[in-house]
Order: sequence, then C-alpha cells, then structure tokens
Amino acid sequence: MARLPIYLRALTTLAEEAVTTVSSEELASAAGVNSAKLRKDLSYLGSYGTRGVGYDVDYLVYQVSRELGLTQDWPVVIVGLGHLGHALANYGGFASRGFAIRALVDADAATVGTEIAGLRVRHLDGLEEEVRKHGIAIGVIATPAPVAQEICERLVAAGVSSILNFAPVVLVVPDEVEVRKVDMSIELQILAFHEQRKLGPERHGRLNDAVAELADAVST
Amino acid sequence: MARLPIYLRALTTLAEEAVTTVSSEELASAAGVNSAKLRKDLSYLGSYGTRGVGYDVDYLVYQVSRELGLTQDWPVVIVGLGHLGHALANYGGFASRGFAIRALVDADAATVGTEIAGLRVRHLDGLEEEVRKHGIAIGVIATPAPVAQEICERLVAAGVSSILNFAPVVLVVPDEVEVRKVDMSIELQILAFHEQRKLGPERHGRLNDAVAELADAVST
DNA sequence: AGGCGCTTGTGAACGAACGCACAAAGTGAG
DNA sequence: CTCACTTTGTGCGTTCGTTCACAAGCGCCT
Ligand SMILES: NC(=O)c1ccc[n+]([C@@H]2O[C@H](COP(=O)([O-])OP(=O)(O)OC[C@H]3O[C@@H](n4cnc5c(N)ncnc54)[C@H](O)[C@@H]3O)[C@@H](O)[C@H]2O)c1
Ligand SMILES: NC(=O)c1ccc[n+]([C@@H]2O[C@H](COP(=O)([O-])OP(=O)(O)OC[C@H]3O[C@@H](n4cnc5c(N)ncnc54)[C@H](O)[C@@H]3O)[C@@H](O)[C@H]2O)c1
Repeated sequence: MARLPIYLRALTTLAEEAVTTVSSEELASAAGVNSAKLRKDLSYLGSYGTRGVGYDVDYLVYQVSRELGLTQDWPVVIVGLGHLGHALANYGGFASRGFAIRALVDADAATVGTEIAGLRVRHLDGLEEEVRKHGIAIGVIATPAPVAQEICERLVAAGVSSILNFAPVVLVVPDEVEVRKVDMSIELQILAFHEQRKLGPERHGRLNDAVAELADAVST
Repeated sequence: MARLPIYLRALTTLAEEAVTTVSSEELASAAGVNSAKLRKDLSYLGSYGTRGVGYDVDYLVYQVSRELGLTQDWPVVIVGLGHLGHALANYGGFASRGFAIRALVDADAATVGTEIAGLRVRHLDGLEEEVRKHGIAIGVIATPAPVAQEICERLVAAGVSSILNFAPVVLVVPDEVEVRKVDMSIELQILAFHEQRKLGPERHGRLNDAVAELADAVST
C-alpha cells in the first residue's frame, strides 16, 4: 500500500514524542485518513493492535519498516546534478529514512569531479560501473527531459529495477521495472484547476459547467 | 481530472514536433494511459475530436489549457529558499506552463536580500504584504517540516487558497483550501517496497506472504 | 470473578473508476 | 453516390477501493 510510508512518518513522529500507544483514530487523523481505512491497511500486515488499547508505537514502527523493506539501507544513484540534483544530494531526509546515496553521475564536465555532500560526481561513462559496484537497485533521474529516456534505459540495462523520475516525460520501461515520477508542474496545474473553479464557473470550461449543473441537481 | 496536465504535456510535445492531428490511441500511449480512458476524459471537456480522423492538436491544447485555467498566468510565492527552494525558483519549467513566481520569502538573515532568478528574497515578515500585493493564490512551502504548519496558516490567513507542500508533514487547513504535497522520501519508500518484494517473499512481511498464497491459489 | 467500556478487525454495502466493445459519424476512394 | 475503413463517444459490466457498522476481544474497575 502506498499509504504505509505516511503512517510510518506519523508513527516515528509519535515515537519521538515518547508516545507509547496510539489508537487507530489518533493515528488516522495524524495521517489524514479515515480510521477504518487505516485499520484495514494495518490488518494486511497482521494483527498488531490490542483491542481496547490501540497499537504499540515502537512495535508498529518496526513492523511497517519491515514491510517496506527499510530494515536495510537501499543504495541509490542520482543522475543529473543540476539545481534539483544538488538539492536531492544534500537532503538529509533520505539517509534517515532508509536510503543511502552512493553515487552521483552527470554529463557536464564542469560538474564532474566536484564534491557534493561528501560524494564525488562521476562522469556519465562510469554509470554502469557505479551501479554494479554498489549493487544499486534504485536510480533517481534529475536530468533534462530530452535525455531522461536514454538515461533510464542505461540504468535498467545496468541492473537498476526501480526509478524515481523528476524529468517531465513518461518513461517507457520493461514490465519488471518500477517507475515513479515526481512532477511539480503537474501538481501546480492541478492547483490552478481548482483555483480557477473557485473563481466562479460562468467564465470557464465545460467541465465546470457540468459540475455546477450537478450541484444544482443535488440541491433541488 | 488529475490526468489533464499529463495530456497537455504530451500535446505540447506533439505540437512542437509540428504534428497537427493525433488519434486517441497515439495520445494515450504517449501519456501512458488506456485509450478509452483518454477519450472519456476528453469527452468531459466537450466533443473536440473528429471521428475517423482524431483530435486537432493545437485546438486540443487550447481547450485543455482553458479547462486547467492556464490561459492566464498564476502568481506564486515560494516560502523557504534552501536547497529545494533555490531549485524551484530557478526552474524554467513553471513559467512556461502558466505560472509566474512573483515572491520569495525566507526567515534566514543570510538568505534575505539575495537575488535568486532575478527576484530579491524578502523576509518572512513581509509574507502577507507580498501575497496581497501580487494577488497570489498559490503558495509553495519549502521550509523545514517543523515550521510548515505555521507558514501554511499564515499563507491561508493572507488569502492563499492553494498550497504545494514539500515539507514531510500533513498540513491541516480549512476545507476551502487545496493542498497538494510532494514527498520524495515517500516515493522512494514505495520503490523500496516493490524492490524488496522482488527479492523473494520468504524473508519478508506478511503482506508478501498473503500475495504469495494468492498466487499459489490462482496457479492451482 | 464478572461486567463495563473501549478499540480492534472485518463483513458487507456502496460508489467511483476502469476498460471492453460497439454504434455513430466522418473520410476518402472508386 | 456508395462502400469500406477509420476513429470517436459512450453504455455497460466489472473491478477496485472506501466506508459504515458491528461483533469479538482486551483491560480495568469493582
Ligand atoms: N529544478 C526544479 O525545481 C525542477 C522542478 C520540476 C522538474 N524539474 C526537472 O528536473 C530535471 C532537472 O532539473 P534541474 O533544474 O536540476 O535542471 P538543470 O539544468 O539545473 O540540471 C540538469 C543536470 O543534468 C545534467 N545532464 C545533462 N545531460 C545529462 C546526461 N545525458 N546525463 C547525465 N546528466 C546530464 C546537466 O549537466 C545538469 O547538471 C529537469 O528534467 C526538470 O524539468 C526540475
Ligand atoms: N532538498 C531536498 O531534496 C528535499 C527533498 C525532500 C523533501 N525536502 C523538504 O523540503 C523542505 C526544504 O528542504 P531543503 O533541503 O531546501 O532545506 P534547507 O534547510 O536547505 O532549506 C530550508 C529553508 O527554509 C528557511 N526557513 C527556515 N524557517 C523558516 C521560516 N519559519 N519561514 C521561512 N523560511 C524558513 C531556511 O532559512 C532555509 O533557507 C524540507 O521540509 C525538506 O524536508 C527537501
């Protein structure tokens, strides 16, 4: 389930506050979900709660971490160390959540050889060697969009089977490779869509009209 | 619909390649979705296709842009100009997709006053004034997690009604405010989950066991 | 020891979204 | 003009996920 990481974050926050026990209701509101949904999600991992009491925070942290495969550290390579790649490489939040950035790769001669967050940037030529050397299964693509697909293919060929893509393109990969994309422009556009709708439906698209009609129908 | 921005991107790419007409099948595969789903999505905006031919690319770009509210530029404020805030402020992909970054705000004395991407960073004190001055409806939070909720409340109080949050916290907002979050750690954790499953179910969590049993049941 | 109150785990109903498959509609060739 | 071909728009069955609601289980208080 894609919600486990959210629960895990809420749980670790609680653990830091020295909370030992939490009810599904509390945890659900901290994670921003329905409590029945949370209980059902957790029940897929097994019965780790105590009726009448709730869940033991530390124990649940462990179980969820195990389920997510975070009891070990995953080595990661970042390809493309422009603005975004720099930010990612310097971000401490990955290391503390089960990931270890092990290799940085870029094509730009000016960037290659520089040190970022204690790691030396290697030239693109060494991509495959870095992946093999560190046994890297997870690759991050932070290159310009036009080269993302090519980088993706090289990562896959080298043995990477999970990719986090920041470039605004749809990557084509074999079935066994998992891709997730983070696209900030799309997020903003979705916000703009809702924002526009708030301004009043009359001056806008047909989708809004349809929604307005629906609202009318409901209110009568 | 949350898929419209993806279609829009595929369409603009096609437009740049001087493609004038596209079938639902082609556009769907470029966007990575089922063609029936794409046609149904587009039909919500109206009937802009021609049977036997397909969709006119330029016309569809315009219709989708209008639906998303991208015929105008949306002013945006970024709060927190650390690594990530810098990357965002310098990113050209926003301006070309209907957004104009109009204000940068940070609490750090060393950052305030510096110029990033042609814009001067203003102190947090001026947040409300900047929002009002530019009529900003969309705010981006790139501050450390502990202050994100507080910043969020100030943005909302100042009149911002859509927020893009990069801090790893669940923001609490009034119903009429739209929040979207981008959480890179969560994306990585989801990848780790799938990665772990590939390694073989025997040494892992109960969720995997359940899936394995299911697979057994199906194959017999 | 027994009962009371609280919280979990889940069966079942509901609803939304997906995708198949086809009729309707347009194009172009003969 | 007609026919064969292409592609849209959509009705409908199906699947997936969410939520309600409640029985089962646990701890605590008496
Ligand atoms: N910066 C942001 O805030 C932001 C936001 C959304 C999306 N993105 C996307 O993320 C990607 C990176 O953005 P950025 O702002 O860091 O861009 P950037 O131009 O600052 O950095 C790109 C980096 O990739 C390197 N590169 C180019 N070709 C390469 C190749 N073939 N192999 C390896 N490295 C190569 C460049 O040398 C450069 O260091 C882009 O696709 C962009 O669209 C960025
Ligand atoms: N850098 C990444 O790649 C990355 C990845 C995932 C998530 N994030 C999240 O994004 C956020 C920012 O990350 P970062 O790497 O840029 O951190 P950072 O520490 O580099 O930058 C944080 C910035 O926020 C400013 N700030 C602090 N308190 C403030 C306040 N009250 N008001 C306004 N500004 C304030 C600081 O002065 C600093 O400039 C964090 O919440 C982080 O968890 C970052």
